[in-house]
Amino acid sequence: MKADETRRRIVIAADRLFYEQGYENASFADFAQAVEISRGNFYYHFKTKDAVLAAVIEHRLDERKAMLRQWEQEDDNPASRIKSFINILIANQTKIMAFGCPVGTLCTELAKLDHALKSEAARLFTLFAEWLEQQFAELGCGDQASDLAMHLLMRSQGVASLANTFQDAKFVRREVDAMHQWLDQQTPSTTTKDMKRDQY
Amino acid sequence: MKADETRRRIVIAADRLFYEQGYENASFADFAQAVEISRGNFYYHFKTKDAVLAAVIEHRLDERKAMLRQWEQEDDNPASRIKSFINILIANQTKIMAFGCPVGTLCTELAKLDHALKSEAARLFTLFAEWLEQQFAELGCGDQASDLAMHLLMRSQGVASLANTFQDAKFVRREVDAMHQWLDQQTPSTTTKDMKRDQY
DNA sequence: AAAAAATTAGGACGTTTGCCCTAAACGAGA
DNA sequence: TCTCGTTTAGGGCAAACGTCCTAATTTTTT
Repeated sequence: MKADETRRRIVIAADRLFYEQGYENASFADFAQAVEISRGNFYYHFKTKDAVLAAVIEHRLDERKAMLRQWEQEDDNPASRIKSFINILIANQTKIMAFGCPVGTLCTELAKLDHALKSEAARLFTLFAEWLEQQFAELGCGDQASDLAMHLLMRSQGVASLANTFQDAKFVRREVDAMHQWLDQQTPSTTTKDMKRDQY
Repeated sequence: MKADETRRRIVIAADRLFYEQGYENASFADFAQAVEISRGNFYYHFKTKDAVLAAVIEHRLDERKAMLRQWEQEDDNPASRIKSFINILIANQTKIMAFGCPVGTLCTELAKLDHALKSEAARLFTLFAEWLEQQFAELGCGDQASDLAMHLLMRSQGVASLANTFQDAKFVRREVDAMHQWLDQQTPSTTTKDMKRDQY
């Protein structure tokens, strides 16, 4: 088999295993077994575990960027685009209830390990934050766009965390609905001076 | 030294190490070194790592219960009590930015490991959820009390998670303020039928 | 078909892990 | 002072970890 293809399969398998088992708890042996290659062969493609992690983060970044681009093409309304983001919580509900948010859990674990690549992983968050900020800006939220983006990111993280702990689908549904409602209130047309206090 | 005292010191050290390094990454050797006892002596007090974890969870539960009880004594106004909860994010800001939420990160890690004690750890969340629910009930939120409690818990988790990743004190400040504002809107007197849509 | 390059298999390295044992040191009561 | 239960020290276990090497095999090039 071509090296590129094997490498690609390793990255995909490692991506899944890092997500399901965590970085620390996923081992070379796990990767090799998942791709059905020998450990020695594995070493041919990746010299160190950190190199695997770097490749996985890169892969996740590419996937997310592609997803954001697709949302931009599917919908030219920034509010609808943001709703696509919110709905990830529903689309990936099963996995999130089982393993949490792939981005958040990775960043948290790397922070505890004080891992060299923790800032690389944080780029996954930054990617969403900046994209959301742009959508809010296009929505006309002006200098609040950045804060609103972080607020939404915060809520999706919180929901993912509690969904994971409590395995409560109704809770997820409720909070997703609330996020949609909240978003509807952020359109400048309805954000009168009096209602500003209700922005969160 | 008395066994009780040594055991207590082990639990406190393990509590800190589990928090700062994560469950998987904290080893017997780390505990023993932190308490300055030999590994053999350590084994005298705790046979398995799981036993240490169980003791740490129990210890954390006791601490949190004591904290909640103190808030109840300090303040007989349920809204003020809830504000005490929100302000943990400020009080523990430094640690949270470095290591995340002690409860949330533990639950997330144990979920990924599919650890036998993950439901025990979840009791830490349940403790806060039920306490918050009671405060909201006393506030007169009726059948919404439970949802509001989960919503607040969700937000504190989300803030802790992003605070950990982005190390942004201003973000924390902003979201804590928003949570206080949100809380003020949950008093039934201001929750007219028209404003119900703004509840989150 | 032969030679060269790319890919694979399998084992072995030194370390660290959680766990366990034995024997020595300690401390309180007889 | 002697005894006996409690606490400690230190070593050692098998397994798993990340890493590395060499030799065999497959694929590509000539």
